Amino acid sequence: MANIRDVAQHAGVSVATVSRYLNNKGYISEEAKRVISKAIEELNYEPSMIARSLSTKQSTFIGLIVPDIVNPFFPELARAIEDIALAYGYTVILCNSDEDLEKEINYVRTLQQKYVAGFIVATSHVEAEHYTGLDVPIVAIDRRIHSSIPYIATDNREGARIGTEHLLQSGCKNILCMRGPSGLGPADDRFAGFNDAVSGKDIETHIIECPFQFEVAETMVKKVLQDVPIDGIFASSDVTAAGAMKAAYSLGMHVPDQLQIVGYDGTMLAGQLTPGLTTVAQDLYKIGAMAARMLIKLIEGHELTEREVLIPAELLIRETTRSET
Amino acid sequence: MANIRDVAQHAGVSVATVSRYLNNKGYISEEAKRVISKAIEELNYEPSMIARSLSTKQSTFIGLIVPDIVNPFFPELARAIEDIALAYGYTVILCNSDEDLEKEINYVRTLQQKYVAGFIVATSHVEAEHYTGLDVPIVAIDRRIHSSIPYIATDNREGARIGTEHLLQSGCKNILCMRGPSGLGPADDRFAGFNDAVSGKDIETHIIECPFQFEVAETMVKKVLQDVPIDGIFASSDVTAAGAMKAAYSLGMHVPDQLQIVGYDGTMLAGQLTPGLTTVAQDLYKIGAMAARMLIKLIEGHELTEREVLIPAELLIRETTRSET
DNA sequence: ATGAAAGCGCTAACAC
DNA sequence: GTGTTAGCGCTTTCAT
Repeated sequence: MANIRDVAQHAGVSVATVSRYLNNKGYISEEAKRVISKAIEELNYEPSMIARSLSTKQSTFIGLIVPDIVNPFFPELARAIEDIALAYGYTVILCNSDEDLEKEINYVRTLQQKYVAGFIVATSHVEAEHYTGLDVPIVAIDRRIHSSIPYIATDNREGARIGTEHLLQSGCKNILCMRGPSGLGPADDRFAGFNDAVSGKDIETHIIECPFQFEVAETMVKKVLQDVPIDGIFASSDVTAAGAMKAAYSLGMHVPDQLQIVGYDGTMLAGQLTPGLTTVAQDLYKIGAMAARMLIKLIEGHELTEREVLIPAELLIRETTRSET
Repeated sequence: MANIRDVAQHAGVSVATVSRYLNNKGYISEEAKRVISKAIEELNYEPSMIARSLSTKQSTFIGLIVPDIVNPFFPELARAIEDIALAYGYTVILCNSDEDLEKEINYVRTLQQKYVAGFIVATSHVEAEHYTGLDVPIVAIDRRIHSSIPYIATDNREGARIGTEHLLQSGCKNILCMRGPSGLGPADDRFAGFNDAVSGKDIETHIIECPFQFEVAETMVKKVLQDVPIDGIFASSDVTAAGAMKAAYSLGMHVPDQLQIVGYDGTMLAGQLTPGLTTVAQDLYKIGAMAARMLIKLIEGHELTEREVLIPAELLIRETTRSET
C-alpha cells in the first residue's frame, strides 16, 4: 500500500504538502491540490491512522463498556453510539464487562495502550477511582459513576411515576411493585418514582426485589400472585414484566382483565409479547446518541454545556393495561 | 505515560533489550529481566500498541460487520466473538452495515486504514469482490460470501427439517411455512429443509415469504389464518413466530391447542414469550466463538483445517407445540 | 547477551 | 505556499 511519501513523489511535491492537503491545514495552492488528489487517486492511497495516531497521540477509537451486549437494553444504545461515532469519523470498540471489576480495569488498561480517545461506560462500580484518574474523557450512561463524570440517562424516577400512575388511572388497587436490585442507581430511582405515585393514595402495595431476569421474575411473581390479591404490577423492566405475564398465564389470570401490567425500558420485546406490553419506554437511541456526542465534544476539547442530562421517558400504552382514558 | 526509553534508562539497559523482554524474543539475561521488570513496575509502563502496530504493521483489532446489532440475532454472536478475542488479546470493533453496500465498503476501507487484523462478516452482498481482494483475512458467518472465504453457520437446512418434522409428529396437517426473503442464503436453506420434511407426506402446505419483521409477520399471518385452515406454522425466525402468535391471539385461536407454532433461532425472545415458543435453536455463541478462533488462526498465519463448518441446530420444545412423544 | 541505529507513516515546527 | 526534518514509541537487523 502506498504511503504519503509515494504520493508526494508521484505528485512532485513534499510530504508536508501532502499532509497539509490531507488535513486541510495551512495554505496550499490549487495546483498542488489538483496534482496531489490525482496522485492519491492513482496510487489508491489511504492514509494510515496508526501512523497518524502515533504522531498526534490521538485516536479515533471510542471504547464502549457495557455489562453484556446480550442484554436487550444495550444493543440499541450501542447502535446509536456507533451511528454517531461513524458520522464523526470515530470507531467503536465493544467491551463486555460482565459487571466484573477485574475485566473492566483490564479493558481500560488495554484500550489505553491502544490509544482510545475516550470511553462510554454503562456500569456502576463504586470503585470510581479507576475512571476518575484516566487521562481520556469518559461519559457514563444509565448509571452514575462519579460526580466528576458526565452522566446521561433516562429520568427514571419520573418514568416510573408515570408508569405507576397509569396503573392507578386504570383502576388498580392492589399493586405489586417489582423493584430492581437495591443499590443499583436506576433501580432505586424507579422505585422512588413508584413511591411518588402511590404515596398518599388509597391502595395496597406489595414490594418485591427482583433481579432483571425472566425466570426469577416468573417464579417470584407466581408465588406472590398465589398469596395475595393483586390487580396491577409495575415491573422495573420489560424482561421481568414478561416473566410476570408468564406467571399470570400459568395461573390462568387474564391480562389485562384480571391483572394489568406495566413494564419498563421499551425494548423490542415489549412490543413482541402477546398481548403487547404497556411499558415505560426509555429513548435508548437518544441516550446513546447524546452520550456519543458529548464524548466526542470532550475528546475534541470543547466544553460541555451540561454535565448531566436526563432524558424523559415515554409511556407506551399497549394491551396489558386497560386505559380508561 | 512512560515509554520504552524511560524504562530502558531506568533499568540501565538499552531499548532493544527492553523490547526483547517485552516480546520474549532473543536472549536476555536473568539479571536484565529482573531489572527491567522492576523498572516497568515502578514506572507503571504500558507498551503502546499503536507504535508497535506501526512498526510491525500488525494490529490486534478485529472488525465485526453485522447488519444491525439491534437485531436480536447478533448480540450473542458479538458476545462470543468478543470473549474469544479478549482471550487472545484482540479487541473488536463493532460495525453496523444496515445491509448497505456503501456503508460496508466504507467500513472496510476505514478499518483497513486503522490496520485491522481481520474481519468477521455477517452479510451477503453479491459484490464479494470487495472482500475477496482484501489483504487481511476474513471469515463469514451466517451467510456465505464467496467460496474462497471461510464460512461458518448453523446447518439451517437440517435445522428447519427437524423443526418441521416436530410439527408433523405433533399432528399438524395444514402447515403454513413462513419462509424468509428468497435469495437470502439462510432463508433459502431453511425453506429447503421445510420441503425436505413435508415432501411426500400427506399434508397441506401453504407458503408465504415474509421478511424478518414482527409487524409484517403479524399482518401476513392474520390474513392467511382468516383465509385458510391452518393447524401448524413453521416460522423462519423467532421474531416472525412471535408475530404469528400475536395474529393467532387476536383471532382468538388458542396456541397450541388449535394452532401449533415452531420458531427458529433460539433467541431469548422465544423463551420469554407466553406461551414459551418451541424453536429451532442455533448455537449462536458457538458460531461466534468458532468464527473468532478461525479468524485469529488465519491472522496468526496458521492453516485452517476446515474452511466451512456447519453447526447443528437443536430443537427446543416449549409450549407452542403439543409434543406427542 | 546487549546496544546503536534505521525504519514504520505521519505531523508539525521551522526555514525558505 | 512549500520543503526539510525531527520526532511519535516501538521493532529489528547488524554489530559488538
